[in-house]
Amino acid sequence: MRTERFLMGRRREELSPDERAVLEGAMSEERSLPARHVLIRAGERVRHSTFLIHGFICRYMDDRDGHRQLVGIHVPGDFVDLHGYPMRHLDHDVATLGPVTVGIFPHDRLERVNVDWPHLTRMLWFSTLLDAAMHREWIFRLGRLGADGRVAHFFSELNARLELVGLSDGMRFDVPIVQADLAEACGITHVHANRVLRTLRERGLMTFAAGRVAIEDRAGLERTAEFDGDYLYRSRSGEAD
Amino acid sequence: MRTERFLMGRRREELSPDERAVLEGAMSEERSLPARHVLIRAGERVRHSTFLIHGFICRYMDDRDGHRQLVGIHVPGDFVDLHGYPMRHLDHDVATLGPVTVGIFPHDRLERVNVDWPHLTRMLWFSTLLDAAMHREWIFRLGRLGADGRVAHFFSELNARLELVGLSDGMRFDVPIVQADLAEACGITHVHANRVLRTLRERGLMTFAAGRVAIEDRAGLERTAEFDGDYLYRSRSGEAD
DNA sequence: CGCCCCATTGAGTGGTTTCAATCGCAGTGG
DNA sequence: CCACTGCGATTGAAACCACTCAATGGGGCG
Repeated sequence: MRTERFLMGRRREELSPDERAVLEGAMSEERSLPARHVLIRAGERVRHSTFLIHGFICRYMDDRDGHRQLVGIHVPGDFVDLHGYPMRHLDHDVATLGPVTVGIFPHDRLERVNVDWPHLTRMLWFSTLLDAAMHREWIFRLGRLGADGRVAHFFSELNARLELVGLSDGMRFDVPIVQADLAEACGITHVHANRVLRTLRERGLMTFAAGRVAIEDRAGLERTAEFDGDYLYRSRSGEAD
Repeated sequence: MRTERFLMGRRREELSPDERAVLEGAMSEERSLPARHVLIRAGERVRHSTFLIHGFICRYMDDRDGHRQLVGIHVPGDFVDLHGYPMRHLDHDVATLGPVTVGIFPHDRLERVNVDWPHLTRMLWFSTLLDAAMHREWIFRLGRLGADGRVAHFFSELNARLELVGLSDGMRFDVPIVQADLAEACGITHVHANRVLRTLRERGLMTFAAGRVAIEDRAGLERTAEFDGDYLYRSRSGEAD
């Protein structure tokens, strides 16, 4: 099952075995892509959606000077651009961070799911709304937090999300980004990102080096981030489903 | 038709007369609410969704000190919390700005739409994804623009959206907010919002006073905002459908 | 070895915040 | 009719956070 991690830790328990099989069957092929590879450009007509099996993918928009703003980051189990199915084209670019494996879901197959499987459709809809909830939290992060809080929030969210899909033990995980990517996600310069990381290290909250995050004081980090993971819509039971 | 403005200027032409009637029929009642009234608190179980017929509504989240961050603003024709249907509860509060009229859509009726009207369901899904696209643009606004650009962007977006539903002529419109609200949307202090408005006025771009926006130089304002309305997914034909 | 990417640090600048005070105006009650 | 009140708008001054510009160092790789 390539879609094993879909909605893992959220409400995947609501999917019947039939629905899970239908979803898996809607995937036409699997692809491997290298790091730093652009999958989709804003405005292109899209005819399939991309499910992330392994690796990390980001979405971003450029400003007038070509500076990037990340608007989302995806971890295994995420549908990266399912919104391309109802929307037909995207308002942002999509690119890999490290090397990835993705599943391709042609929109004509999703169309059949839409017609024949209303409940599964609602779960797919739900998954796109999770992205919207994370967008809102990013708005909060950028609008209300200082640089320390933003970076702490970024890593707190990533930790919680990776925990849901079994890729973080809650204290350490790998993510193939550099300080400049972090800066682009947090709306700060890469120079300042570096200083913030030092501050967080000196405060004994976390370290980040060579793509490896080690959280020393999760409660403290999440306090700095004003992080509350409710917006991730985790199922009551815990991380597994 | 209370839902007359739903998807107006976007892809409403795709809705058949039957579908429009079904949507209208899914509304159980109409309500009028006063200004500055909280409709929904984060975390509450929601059993209906709210369609905005007249007036303005905002969504927001509070930080630790109780300071607000607006994460969205809604204009007539918007489904304010349709995402509450697949999600069951919201991750943010919802409140009116000025006095409003809303339509109530019980989730059990939406459930019937979901099962029996797949294409209409996809259009409803699409409308929630428009919110997500606006969220992304707000992330860009906060992450990459300075205070002048953020305020210019806020008003440029509002102008474009109100134009789509016939509530702006492209140069002037009314919106029942004060400078403090603007500040909460743009992630700046209300003191600075005041200074930014003066700057925009002195540069001959726009004025805002007593809930009335007058755009003097739309191209200049949108340049300051780095605004490009493609993310609003306007239909090719223009504002009407 | 030399190059490039990434990380790191310093110094100076500037945009935004904070704190504080004032002003206009509309609503209220004496 | 007018003082009183409260909210929103406005302005000044000082402090601070983050940015810009600039330079250096480390590590991987051809």
